[in-house]
Amino acid sequence: MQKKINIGLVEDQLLFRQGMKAIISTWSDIEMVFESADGYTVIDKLKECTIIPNVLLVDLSLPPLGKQEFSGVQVTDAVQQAFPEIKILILSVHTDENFIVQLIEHGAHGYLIKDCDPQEVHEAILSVHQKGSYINERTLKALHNKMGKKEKPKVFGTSAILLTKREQEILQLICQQYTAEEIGEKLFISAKTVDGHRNNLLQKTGARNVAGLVVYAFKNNIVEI
Amino acid sequence: MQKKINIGLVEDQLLFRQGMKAIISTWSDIEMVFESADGYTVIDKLKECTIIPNVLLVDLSLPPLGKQEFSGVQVTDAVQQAFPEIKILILSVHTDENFIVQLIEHGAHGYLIKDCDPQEVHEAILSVHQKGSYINERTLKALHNKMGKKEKPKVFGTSAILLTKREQEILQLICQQYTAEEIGEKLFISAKTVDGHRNNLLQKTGARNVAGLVVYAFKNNIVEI
DNA sequence: TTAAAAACAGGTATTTCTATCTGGTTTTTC
DNA sequence: GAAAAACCAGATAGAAATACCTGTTTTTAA
Repeated sequence: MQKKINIGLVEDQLLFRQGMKAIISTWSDIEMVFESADGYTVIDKLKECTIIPNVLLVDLSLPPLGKQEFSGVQVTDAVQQAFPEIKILILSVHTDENFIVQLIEHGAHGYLIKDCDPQEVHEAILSVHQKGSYINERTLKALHNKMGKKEKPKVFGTSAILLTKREQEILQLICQQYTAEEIGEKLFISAKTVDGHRNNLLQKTGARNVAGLVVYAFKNNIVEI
Repeated sequence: MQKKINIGLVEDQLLFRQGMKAIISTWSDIEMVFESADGYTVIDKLKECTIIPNVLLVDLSLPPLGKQEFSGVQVTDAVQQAFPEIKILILSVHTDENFIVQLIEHGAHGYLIKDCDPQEVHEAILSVHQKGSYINERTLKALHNKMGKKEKPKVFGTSAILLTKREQEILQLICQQYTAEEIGEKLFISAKTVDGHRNNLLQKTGARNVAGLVVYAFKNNIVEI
């Protein structure tokens, strides 16, 4: 008899999580050994885990505004860095090509749209575990479309962009149109410090200016639309 | 023995739908007799249905951009009109109070946030069916808060028409992190002219700075994510 | 065909942002 | 307990954005 594939589920919606558990429980070759409701504590939880999952299903839902949570992108980054042996399978409602490509570039091993057949999830898990990746027709098309176009793999693909909580906080306030001085007042720090954080943000994200920062925030779900 | 409660599920995400089915199948007093992947055909399907569900679980997910699909609100309206005897229980990821109030005002009988316990769904179905409504603490609070207040703020999406083509063009370039000078070079106009357009944009959108302009552009789909 | 709106262009002044330094303190991590 | 990372804060300087003006030309629409 073959060994079961151990999987984990990172999903903030309890209902969906429970539903997925119910579906997964019907698959005899897969066992769920880990679950997390938010991305922020995933790494910590994984470290305490006795059975490290082979595959991690990560939901890409938007985190509630104001809370300093990791987005799906950042979870991918963080898990990849801490547990490079874990394969990451993204579950998302986004059909947007930019989104898909971005995730794949960030090291995700597969991308599934939530509006898919449970059987496809099963296949994807097997494929990711055995072959190391799962690229379906839709994802492949997205990759092809985007690969031919632009050049910039630069900061995205290589270095893990992990914004600190403070940086995310300041980025959110920047998106709310506050100036450095105002942000300083809000956070009880010097405007100069805010300047410093913003410069780090520009550095980390590769943005040229605040416009770029806001775009980054949207694309990485650090702020809600 | 008591009669089972017949319920229907309107949910575009197949995975979630399957998961919910799995959860519902464990409840002996509830039977799923109807399901639909989109709101557009719900009414037609219901008319062909031999067993009309007592309760309809309606997902409030955002329809894909560009497609003119029914939203949860519109499904609520339509079902209420065609089948006034059906109780409607909304399932949503939105915790925003405006959203909740809007749905209740449109005739929904209950509102559940997706991040809730399956047991709560069970209770809600029973409550909606027996008592005609299910208002939990959170929903009630939202109702109270909003009842005393004013009308909702502005609705996005329509105001984009106020921008001229040139302004939209410049807004897009701003989102692409170009400076006024660079935009001027691209469009073969003076940087000063770009300044003027940008000032008009700030004026029209009510933004304070480029960050606000980018946020506006995203919210009004002037740029893609 | 006018009148209005949009697009164009410039001046001046101020504020904010961006780049590059420096160095200190606190917190996290091993 | 030491090292690393994050956080804090300042100086300086230049680039860019913002605010408030002034116009002219072109396009659009009544």
